[in-house]
Amino acid sequence: MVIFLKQKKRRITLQDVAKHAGVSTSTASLVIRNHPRISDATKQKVLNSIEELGYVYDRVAAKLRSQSSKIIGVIVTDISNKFISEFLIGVQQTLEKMDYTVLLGTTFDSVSKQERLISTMVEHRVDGLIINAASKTNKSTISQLNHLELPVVLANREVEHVNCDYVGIDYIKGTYLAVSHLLKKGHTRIAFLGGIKMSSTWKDRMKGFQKAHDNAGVAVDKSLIIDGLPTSEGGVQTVLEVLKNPNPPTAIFCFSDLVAFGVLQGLGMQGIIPGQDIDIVGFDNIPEAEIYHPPLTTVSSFPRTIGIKAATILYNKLEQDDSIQQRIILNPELVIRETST
Amino acid sequence: MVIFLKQKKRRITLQDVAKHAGVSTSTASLVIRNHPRISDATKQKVLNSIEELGYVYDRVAAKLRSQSSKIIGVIVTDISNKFISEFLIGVQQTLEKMDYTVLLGTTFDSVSKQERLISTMVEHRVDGLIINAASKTNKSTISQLNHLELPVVLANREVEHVNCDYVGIDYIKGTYLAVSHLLKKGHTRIAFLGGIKMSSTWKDRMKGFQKAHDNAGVAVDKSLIIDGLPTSEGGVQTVLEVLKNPNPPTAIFCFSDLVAFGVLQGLGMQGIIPGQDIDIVGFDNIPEAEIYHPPLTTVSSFPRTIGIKAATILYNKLEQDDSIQQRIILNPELVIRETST
DNA sequence: CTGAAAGCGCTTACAG
DNA sequence: CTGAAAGCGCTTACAG
Repeated sequence: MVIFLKQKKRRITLQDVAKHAGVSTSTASLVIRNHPRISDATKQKVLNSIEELGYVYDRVAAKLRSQSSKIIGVIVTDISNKFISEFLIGVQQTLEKMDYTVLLGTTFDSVSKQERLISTMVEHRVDGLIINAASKTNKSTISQLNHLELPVVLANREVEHVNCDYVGIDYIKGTYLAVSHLLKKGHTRIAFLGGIKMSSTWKDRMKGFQKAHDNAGVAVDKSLIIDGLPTSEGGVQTVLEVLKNPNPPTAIFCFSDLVAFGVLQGLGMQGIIPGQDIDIVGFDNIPEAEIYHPPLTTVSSFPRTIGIKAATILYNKLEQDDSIQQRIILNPELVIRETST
Repeated sequence: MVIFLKQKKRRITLQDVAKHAGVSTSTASLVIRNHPRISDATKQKVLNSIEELGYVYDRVAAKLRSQSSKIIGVIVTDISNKFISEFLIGVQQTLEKMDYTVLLGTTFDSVSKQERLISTMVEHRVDGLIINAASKTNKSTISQLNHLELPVVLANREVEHVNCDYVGIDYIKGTYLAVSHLLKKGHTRIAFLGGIKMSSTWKDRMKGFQKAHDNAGVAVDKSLIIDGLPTSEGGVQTVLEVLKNPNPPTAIFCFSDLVAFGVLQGLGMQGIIPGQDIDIVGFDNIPEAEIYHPPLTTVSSFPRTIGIKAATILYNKLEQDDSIQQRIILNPELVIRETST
């Protein structure tokens, strides 16, 4: 009697399949990977055996041998932020088509968490990384990856003085568009609320803010610039603070739509009506901006497209040895709605 | 002269570390995994060598040998949905603490995409799966995983007639609370808008909807029940349709907050003022519900807690062989705001 | 507490 | 177009 009881099920391997189909293991391996060199008859035999034995391909063994994991690490600051989740959808949809899977990490803007996530992902032998870097990311974090010769694409936030592909939008231009729109409407006291001063995304917006003012011959009042969390809480806090100014602003440029929602809430608490008493512009054009009441004037930043581009660049680096470094900067668009008509 | 040029860098292995430290490979392996059996002196020697050689642990090799990947597959319907992204944060934070990493897949509610994602994840030898199943998920999808003896936890949506751990909230009770609140206010014509009829989440809400009516002795008018996409677009569509009813509703229960935002938008288009002309209740209590204008009455569904619980159950199944099947149903809470005061 | 050896399940040259 | 054999870098019994 053969003893089956309690015997741990042995995994069906490619060898079993090959034996069952009456071919060599290497042939079976080629069939699995759809190699053109195999005759249709052989292919069919192997596929039948796979079906019959219930064989499950083992990518772990494959990646140990072939040194390619078909996994891409994606590190973001916060998935509950709509801009980021839209970006992630773009990344995922693109990679999926190319048979890559996403290993996800969230840093909540913590540099130490980011370091830990990156090393875990390297240990898992990801084929490449797409990083939406934390605000205070050190350039050494990225240069270490370059040293390991691991392809990396930065997205949304640039890390200064670093040698790396990058996809993002032109925050300077976007802010310039938004602030110029307010200046054209006759505003001369425009606040800039929310966002973290250390981040490249804040600095870029500041440049656009300044440039629009310079162009219009209007001086920037530094007391109207208050940084804070890039969330709706940050919006509430900063707007309440700026309203205490003896000479308060007549318009507000917000770091993001999320911040703008907080700003609108803060204004509501003070009985100030946006679009009437004060003009508000956001940044990102997340779907909620349109259905918010009142609908928010904002700058479109196409996060999904950024995700698609980032994934495509990485893919080209992996499969086509496309080593030319790229910097793709998408053009933003101003969308005028009721908060600043 | 030694030829270094163009020579592909050989990977530093644990053997190199062991040789460098003057110990055996097995000892080095134990040091890496923090085995208590190793003396402090030996440990220090090995750690120094790791540092010096710049050794990177290879989890791929480790998992081929040890049959444990330290990767959990997480499959969700849509990360850009706030409920889902909050859920994911809960899952991620919990797993990360336990040294597991998340392989992410998004189905967009497509069953075939879900099937493909699951098999890719199985090929990557995930240690377990957390699945926020697509609406029309077939029970065979889950039973196949049970057959592979892969631990699975379902979250948010139950798959009928299936043998599996589950974490979700009590949608029946949540809807009962919301609809009873409207009935107590004297409404007798309450619409139920949005959500897909096939899904367990819709069916449960329907049960709660019916039960609240039965309790109040009010008949349900089927012409006020219109299903649709669980998005704000779905909300706009279904509210415009229900308003065409010769005898329109005086209150609306929405499948989710997202649907409610669409409903509010649709009402705005018709000049109907929520909280005044008509009462609205949502479901989920996403952060935007509070800062929306007007703030939305809704049911709190604690997605982050669901994520934490799901990850914890899975962890216990993996590490403690905790094979008792669990069904955790969280209690929802009604949050009354301006759309129904 | 440590060492020598086998093996996880593939892919990859190489030879035919 | 196919086969036999080595090897990816770990962990795991087993022996000491």
